[in-house]
Amino acid sequence: MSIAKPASISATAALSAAARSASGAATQASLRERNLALVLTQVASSESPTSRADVAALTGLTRSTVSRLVDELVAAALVDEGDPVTGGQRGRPAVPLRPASGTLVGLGLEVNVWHVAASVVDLRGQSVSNRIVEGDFVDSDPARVLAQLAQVGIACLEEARAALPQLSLAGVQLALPGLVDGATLLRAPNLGWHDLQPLPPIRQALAAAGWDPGGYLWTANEADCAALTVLQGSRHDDLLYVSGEVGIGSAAIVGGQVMTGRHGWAGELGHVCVNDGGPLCGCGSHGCLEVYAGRRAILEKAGVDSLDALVAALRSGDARALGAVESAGHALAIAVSAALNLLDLPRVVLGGHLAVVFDWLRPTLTSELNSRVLSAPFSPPEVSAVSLDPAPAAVGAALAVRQRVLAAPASWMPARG
Amino acid sequence: MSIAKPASISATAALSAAARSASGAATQASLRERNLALVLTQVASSESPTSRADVAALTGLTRSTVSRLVDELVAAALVDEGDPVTGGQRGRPAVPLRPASGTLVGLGLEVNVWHVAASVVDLRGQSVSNRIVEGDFVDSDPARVLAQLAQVGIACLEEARAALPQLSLAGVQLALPGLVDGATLLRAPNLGWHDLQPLPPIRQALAAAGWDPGGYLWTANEADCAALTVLQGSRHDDLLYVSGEVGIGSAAIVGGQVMTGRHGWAGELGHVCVNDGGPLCGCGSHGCLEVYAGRRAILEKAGVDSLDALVAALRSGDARALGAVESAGHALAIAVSAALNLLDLPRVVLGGHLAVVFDWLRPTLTSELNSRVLSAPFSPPEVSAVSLDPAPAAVGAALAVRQRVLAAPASWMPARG
DNA sequence: GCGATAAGTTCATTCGTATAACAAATCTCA
DNA sequence: TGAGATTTGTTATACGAATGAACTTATCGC
Repeated sequence: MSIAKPASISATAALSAAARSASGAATQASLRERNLALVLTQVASSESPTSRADVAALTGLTRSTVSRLVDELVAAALVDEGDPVTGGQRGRPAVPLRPASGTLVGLGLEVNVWHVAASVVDLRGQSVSNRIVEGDFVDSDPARVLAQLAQVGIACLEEARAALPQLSLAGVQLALPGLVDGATLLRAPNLGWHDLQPLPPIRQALAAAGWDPGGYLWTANEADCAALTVLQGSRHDDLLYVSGEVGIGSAAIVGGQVMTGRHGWAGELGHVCVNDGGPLCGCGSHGCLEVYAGRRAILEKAGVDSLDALVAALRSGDARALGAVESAGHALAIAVSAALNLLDLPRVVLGGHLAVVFDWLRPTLTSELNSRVLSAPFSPPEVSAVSLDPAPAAVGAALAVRQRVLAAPASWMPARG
Repeated sequence: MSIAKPASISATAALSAAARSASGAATQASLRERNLALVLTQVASSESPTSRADVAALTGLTRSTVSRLVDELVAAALVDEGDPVTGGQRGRPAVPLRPASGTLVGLGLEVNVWHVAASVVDLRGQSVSNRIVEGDFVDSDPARVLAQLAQVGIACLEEARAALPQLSLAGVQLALPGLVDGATLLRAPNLGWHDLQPLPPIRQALAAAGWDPGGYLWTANEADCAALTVLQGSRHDDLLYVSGEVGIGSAAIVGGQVMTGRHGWAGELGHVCVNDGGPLCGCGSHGCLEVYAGRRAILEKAGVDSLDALVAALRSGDARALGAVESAGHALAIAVSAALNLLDLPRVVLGGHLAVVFDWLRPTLTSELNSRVLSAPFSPPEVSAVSLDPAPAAVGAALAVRQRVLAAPASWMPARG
C-alpha cells in the first residue's frame, strides 16, 4: 500500500491548536500547564502549609521555576500566601502556601432514589455548604427533578457566597445512579430514567441565577463520585469503594484515579454473580450480589422495614437480623474477592447501608476475603467503612470538580497579556 | 503545625536530576522525549509506511518539528527511510518511514510448566526468531532452569544475528506463571518456585555471551505478557485476555496498557469464585473458575488425556466431552461477566486451551455474557480466540520490550554531542 | 515547459526552565 | 552585641525545544 493520505486538513489556527492539544503533542504551553498542576497539587496535597522551597524539593523543579509558577497561581487567586513563620528554624523564614479558600469552588449535585443533594467544596477540599432534600424519586419526571435540583444547587451556592463574597464557580458535576456515557444518562433503573441529557437544563437554570459554569459541567456515576470522599488527598491511593445505596455500586481507585472504564460503566459490583442458581435480580440475571446484600434484600430477610430497626435488631441479638447480615457478608465476600483478585487492590471501603451494619459484616467479610483472595497471604486486604454522610455522592462530585482544577489549573487562570 | 522541613537533601547534580525525572517535573528534555515517543509510536502504529507530513498531521506537531525529530530517530537507527514513492499523487513525493528492522530487538523469555521459550522481536513487532524447549518443570530447580533458559535466549539471539549482523539488544523481559512483584517472583505454585530473584543469573549468562542488556531487564506475569500478542498496534485497545495454560490467568488491557495492579497481581480470573459450594481448588478456596475450566479439569471431566483427544471427541459429538466444555463455558461466563461488569471492557480474547475448544465454548459463552453483563444491551461484548502460538508469553514479553522502546526512545538513543 | 501542489528544510522568534549569582531575613555562637 | 552561617526567595542570563514563515525540491497536469 502506498503512503496513506489523510483527508485534507484545513489548517485553521484554532483547529490545528485543538488537534494539537487533543492528541498528545507536547508544546511549551503544555509543559507550563503540567508544572503548574504539579505545584498546585503539591500545595494541595500537603497537610501542613508548604513553602516555595519545599515545593521545589518535593517536585524536583528548581526554586526559581517554582517561585514564578507560585506567583502566577497567587495572582490567579488559586493559592494563598500566609505570613512568614518565624520560629525555630535558622535562615530566612518561609512563606506558607495553601490552596486559596473562598475564591473558587466546585458544585456537586446528586440525584438519588430518596433524595436530591448539593454540596459546595473549596480548593482545600473543605465543605463550604451542603443541602439535601428528601423525597421519592422512583419513576419521577426528569425535567421537574432536575429543575428542583438546580434550585437546591443555587441555594447552596448563595449560602456559600453569603459567607464568602468573592466566590466564583469553577464547575459543576452531577452524580447519577446509573449508566452514564459522556454527557448522556443511558439508564438509571431505580429512577426510571433513560436516554437523557441532564446537563443543559442545569446549565440554563444556573446561568439564569447568575452562576454561569461556562463549559465546565460534567456527569458521572454516583458510586464513582462517592468514592472520592474516601481519598484524603493522598496521591497514590488504591482501593475499592463499595456503595450501598438502593442498589450496590462500586468504584475502583487506581493511583488516585477512579477507573471508570471505556464508557464509564465500570464498577457494577452489584451485578456480579455470587450464586448461579440464586433468585432473579432486577437486571434479568440470577443470583447477583444485589439480591443478597442490597438494602431492600437485607431488610426483607431480616424482617424489618428500616435501617434503624435493623441496627436495633442486630444490637438486641435478633437471630433473623444477624442471619440476614451474615448471608449478605458472605455474598459480599464472594463479589469483593472477585474484584480484588482481578484488580489487586489493597483496601476495601464500604459506604451506605453496608457501612451502617459494618460491625456485624466485618467478621465474615475479613475472614472470607483472607481465604478467597489469592494475594491475601502476602498482604491481607484492609477492610473499613466510611463515616456516614447523608449524600456522599454530592460531596464527591464537588471534590471531582476540585480535582479537575488541581489537575489543569491553567484553564482557570486568566489569559496572560 | 509549622512548615515541614524535609530531611536535608544533598544537592548532588546527579541526585537532583534523578529526583526530577522520578517525580513528575516537566523539563524541556522530557518534552522532547515525549514528542520523540509520539512520533515513533505514530510511525510504528501505522499499517502502511508514513511520511513526515503524515506524522505531522496526525500528531498535531508542525512539519518542521517532526522533521527534526525524525532525523534524530533515523540517526539513532530507530527509524528507516524508504525510497520516495512516486505514484499517483501530485507534489513532491513523500519519504516513507518505518520502524527500523534489524537494528534493535527485544528478547522475551518464558518459563512455563511444560516448556521454556525465547523470542526475538524487532521494532516493527515482527518475530525474528523463536525457540521452545519442551520439558517438565514442575517442582524444578530455579537455578538450573534459568541457566537453561538463558542458553535458549542466547541461541535465539545468535540465530537472529546470523540473519541481521548489526543487531543490538534493547532489553529482556522474563514471563513467569505466578505472582511477580517488581523484580521478585513471590510464588509460582505450578513450578514450585517462591521468593526468587530470577533476573541476576539471566543477566550474567547473557553478559558472558556478549549480550549485555545493560539495566534493561524486567519481569512480568505470563498472562500479562501473552495479552500483548493480541494488541495489533492499535493504540486505544480495551480488552480482557484470558489465558488458558495449566491454570487460568487473565490480563485486562485498558487504553493499550496492561493493568497490572498495584503489585502486579491483578488478573487472577482463575480464582474468581463461580460456585460457592464447588470443589476444592489448589489455592485453598472452593469453586474457583480453574476447577471448572482449567485444562486438567476439562480433560478429566471429558474422560480424555490430551487436548488433541478432546478435540477429536468433540468433533465426533461425544456427549461427555461436549458436556465438559459446556460446563466450562458456563463457569467461564460467570467469571468473565464479573470482570466485564467491574471493568467495562468491550472485548474478550481467549488463549491457550480455551482457544483450542473455542468453537464449542462460543455459543454458551456469548449468550450467557449477553444476559449477565449489565451493559450488554448497549454494546454486547465481542468474544474471540487467538490463533494458536506454542509460547505466546515469550512473544508477548519481547513485544513488551518493544513497547518500552516506543514509549521512551530517548533512552536508546546516543547522547547528543 | 509552466504553473499548481505537496514534502521537506532552514532560520529567526518565542517561551519555559536551568543555572548561578544575589538579596533578604533569621539564627548561632563567640 | 555583632559577624558568620543558613535558608528563603528573586533576578539576570543562557539554553533548548517548538513555532511560523519563507524557501527549496520534486512531481503531476495541462
